Amino acid sequence: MSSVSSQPQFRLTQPPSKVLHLRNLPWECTEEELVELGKPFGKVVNTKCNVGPNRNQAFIEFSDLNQAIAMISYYASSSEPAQVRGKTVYLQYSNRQEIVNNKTTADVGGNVLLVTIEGADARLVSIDVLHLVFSAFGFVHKITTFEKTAGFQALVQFSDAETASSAKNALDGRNIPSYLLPEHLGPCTLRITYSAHTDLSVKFQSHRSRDYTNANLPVAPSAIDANGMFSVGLDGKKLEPESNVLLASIENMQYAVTLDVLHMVFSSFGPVQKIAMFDKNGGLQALIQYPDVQTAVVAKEALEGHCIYDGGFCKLHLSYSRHSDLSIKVNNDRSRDYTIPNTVMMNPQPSILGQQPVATHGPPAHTYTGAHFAPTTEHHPMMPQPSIGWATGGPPVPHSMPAQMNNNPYLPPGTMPPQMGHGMMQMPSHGGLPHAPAMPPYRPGHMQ
DNA sequence: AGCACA
Repeated sequence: MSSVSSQPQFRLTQPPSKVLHLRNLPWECTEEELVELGKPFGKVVNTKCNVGPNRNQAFIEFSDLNQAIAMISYYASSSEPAQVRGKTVYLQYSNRQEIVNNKTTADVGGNVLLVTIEGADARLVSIDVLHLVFSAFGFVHKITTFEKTAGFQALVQFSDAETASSAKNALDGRNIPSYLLPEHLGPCTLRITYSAHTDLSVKFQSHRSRDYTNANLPVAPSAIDANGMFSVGLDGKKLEPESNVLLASIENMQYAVTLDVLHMVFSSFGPVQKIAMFDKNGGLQALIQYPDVQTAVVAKEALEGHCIYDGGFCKLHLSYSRHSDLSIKVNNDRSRDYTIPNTVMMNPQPSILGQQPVATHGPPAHTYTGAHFAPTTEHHPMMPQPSIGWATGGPPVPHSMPAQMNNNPYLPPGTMPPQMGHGMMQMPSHGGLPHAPAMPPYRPGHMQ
């Protein structure tokens, strides 16, 4: 390849073009200012600002070549230089004949975001965590994930461009909160652009793609095991069948973990229907029942391996129980059925299951829509939702857990939905945390 | 103060 010498970048006389190149523009010069500058000479049909390494160059395109010539000619002989905000700008014919791509997909947003997850462990970020993160901004319709040379990417579909835009603005360049990730994962940074898609095609619910608008969508054959359960993880490894009931075992239990503590912790992700605590192998275990599998999945994703209290105390290990409906015979300090109205603490309920009232006031066994984590979560009267953050042992606070995803970790304090403004939760009516360390007031989560 | 975007 011989060097190209016939196209010097700068020459004294350039062939006229209806596109003018402007330089030495003030910081963040707007399109409007460019239009104002060119308007006296003709019709400005296109502009492009913030061009060049210093973002202080721009182009304006006239509808007609003569208009561009008029502008150049005027300032060539004018005693007053062209100015924007009092700053002299230099103009000349551009070496191109038209402005291209002034409005690209990077500028005009749609309702679908292209998300690149960066980081050594990016591929280990589950679609459920992504769903959790993006649901903080509105109902997520669909998510697809895929591997490209750019790395691990996802398309996230919202209802509208406004919601997508708010998510992009809040999340672009941020890390996924570490408390949403398995403990051993390194930081995972989100890079977000707009996708040209408007409606993703999701054929199956799988570990790679989800359609949250269609509960009846078949589960991908590859993700179904012999029991018909959803059982394949992101990397294809077998998982235990998902269940609406979680089995929690608590390691390093330096503090008493009460029923109320568990209820508060697990209520952050959706209504807790029942809890049963018992001792096993010298440690404490608990079964926590949600109305649906999806809520349990989200809770497990978020809580697995995390400690209820700072300092490594009361570390939670979660697995899916084989149960789907716990039989709570007695409501006491070890077990409770929260779906029974008018439960009085410590008052044993009749042990005859058939006498338990139908939970017409209890949480509906709704299908998972993601709405639990949308900013406008409905609070069920029977299920007071804690609004404090994760309990910590007091300052210093290395990290906090989400009480619920309404506590949008990406929003600065003061922008929380009004119901999030209270520092402390409304405790369930049946008591506080007699044996637990003091609960600090809610702190909005933070990104590292 | 000196030419974008894919």
